[in-house]
Amino acid sequence: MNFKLRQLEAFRAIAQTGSITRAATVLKVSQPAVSRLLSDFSKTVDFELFRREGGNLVPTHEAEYMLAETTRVFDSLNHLEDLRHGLKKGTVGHLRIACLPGFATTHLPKVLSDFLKDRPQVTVLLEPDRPERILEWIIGHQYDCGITDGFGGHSSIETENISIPAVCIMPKGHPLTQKSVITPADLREERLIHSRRDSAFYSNLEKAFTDCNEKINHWIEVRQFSAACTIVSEGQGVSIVSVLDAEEYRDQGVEYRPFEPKITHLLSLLRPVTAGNTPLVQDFLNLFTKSLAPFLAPSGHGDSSAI
Amino acid sequence: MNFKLRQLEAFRAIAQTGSITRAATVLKVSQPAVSRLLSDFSKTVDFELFRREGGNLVPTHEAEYMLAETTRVFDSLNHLEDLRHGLKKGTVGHLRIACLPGFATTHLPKVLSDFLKDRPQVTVLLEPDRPERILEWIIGHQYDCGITDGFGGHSSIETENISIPAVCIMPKGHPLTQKSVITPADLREERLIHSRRDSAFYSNLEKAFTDCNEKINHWIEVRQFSAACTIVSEGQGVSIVSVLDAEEYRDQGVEYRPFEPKITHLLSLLRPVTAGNTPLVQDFLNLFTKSLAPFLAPSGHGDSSAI
DNA sequence: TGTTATTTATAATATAATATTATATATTGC
DNA sequence: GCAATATATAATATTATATTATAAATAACA
Repeated sequence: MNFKLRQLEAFRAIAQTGSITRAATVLKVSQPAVSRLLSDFSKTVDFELFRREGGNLVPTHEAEYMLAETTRVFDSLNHLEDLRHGLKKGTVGHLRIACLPGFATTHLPKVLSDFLKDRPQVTVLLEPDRPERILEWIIGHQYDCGITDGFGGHSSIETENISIPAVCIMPKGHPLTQKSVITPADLREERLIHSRRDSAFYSNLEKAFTDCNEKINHWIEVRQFSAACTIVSEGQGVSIVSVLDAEEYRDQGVEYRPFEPKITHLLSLLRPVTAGNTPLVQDFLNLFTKSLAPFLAPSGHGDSSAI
Repeated sequence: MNFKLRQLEAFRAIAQTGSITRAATVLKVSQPAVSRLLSDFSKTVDFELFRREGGNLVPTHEAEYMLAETTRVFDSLNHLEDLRHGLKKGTVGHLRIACLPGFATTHLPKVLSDFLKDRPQVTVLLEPDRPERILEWIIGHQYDCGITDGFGGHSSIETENISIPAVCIMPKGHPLTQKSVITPADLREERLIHSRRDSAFYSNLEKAFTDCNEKINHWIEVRQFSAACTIVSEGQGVSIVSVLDAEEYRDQGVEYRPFEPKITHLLSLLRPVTAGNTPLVQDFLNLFTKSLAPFLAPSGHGDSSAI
């Protein structure tokens, strides 16, 4: 037994209009077409559907039951179409983001809450992990996009690299806050908190010092910028970190100033190369990129969101 | 935008089997047919539905959403088919019965409860009214069947007449209970409760007395047999009533005996002549007719359900 | 890597569903 | 019963869906 959608449409239209001719008008087809659809439908359901009453076709008792359920069929089809539309527009869906642990707490939460504000039917999974795992997961399609740093590229991953300026952070009221720009020479007597020596960012930092004929005054080595920020916020040491993290700690006892020579932290946005138009992912990455704009200006203290 | 059921079927089968070839096997069509269905469906939804992973087609994120809703479409179609089947078999539906007030409380309730026992998805509307109204309602399709008495027939009503034997009822322990058959002569000294003089049944009764050269000893005239039964159950008078009513009052202080010469009460089962196979109505009327069988035997005290 | 086996897409075409127009038949309203 | 209207049927066109045959793409593997 197999109902044809077209027959159900005709059945409904006839019941609603009370006549085959009027149903044909509603369905925008000829009267014989509807006559035929009803006749075929009648044959498959195998009981009387309408009786003549005055000039009208009145659904039988059985037909009334069928109509109620038929309505549900069309409702579910309409839902399907609404869903399709939402998915196409990116207003419905699920976004799986893999990121470095640092981003799970820094900057990204603000962007995400902004993103979800206009998208009540979108859900998000945010998974922080090590860079190598992020790559694996993107390639294996476990995640829709990734946020990592200094990524070299991969044939099945689409990458966008963004250079985030690094700044010097210091405890609030520290003597260095007198200066508007910090250089390696200024840090000669300061105990420096810096990233791990095997990181790309550390290489940049070391080169900056070397170029100025200065040497880093090693004190504490951390994996995440946020750790450096926390220590500085306790009033201990200074550090060179991404302006994103510096900004995050600005109202927690940390001040920051531009660092010269300019060095940057390379942020990488990743997504699988399949690139089947997934506007949800695209929209999110666009918003994320846009959110970085205020920090990319080579000058300024990054106080875009302050008084 | 118009989804084709066939495309949805193919979409689902591909998602379930992970391959177009296997989906074709499941759907029992050739592989190119499914390939084409998916291609067309893809075009209408306008985003990627599957990606290749190993040897398998894996639904995209968006496709997963679509699948969930697609399942609902098929569920509703299955419901519709189940409903159709139930309506066809008479296990689902609504039965509207119009009957004389007497039947609403006598005999019919037992039959109905029996009928509904096996049919949990059937509902009933029982409307007692005057005979003329019952006819109108049957003709106007407000009701699916009617139970009345002595109906002459009508071109748009299908009628089945059943003669129900009449019996003589008397209070428990009454001297007449000594007799195994009651005749008009036995009632010469008894105060008789009988139906209205304009009823067909009264004519039969009167003829029975006349044929025996007896006269009715008028006492009370009632509209319904049940009224006569009630009065007798209070210990007053005797009456000639349908065995159905007599049986109903058997455990309420009423006894009954066959009446000779035999007279009958003509019960009429009605339904609209449209006769679109409505098994629900047919089944009910069949059961009702069957329920009368024990009372139709010309002999016996009607004690089929007693010790 | 090539090479083979398997899967999917495309092309040409047949069949079934669904539409059309023209017209016969049934129903309704006097 | 007759005119007006509604529905069914017939002949036929169009579209959806199927087929077979075959090319192209992908996976499996020495």
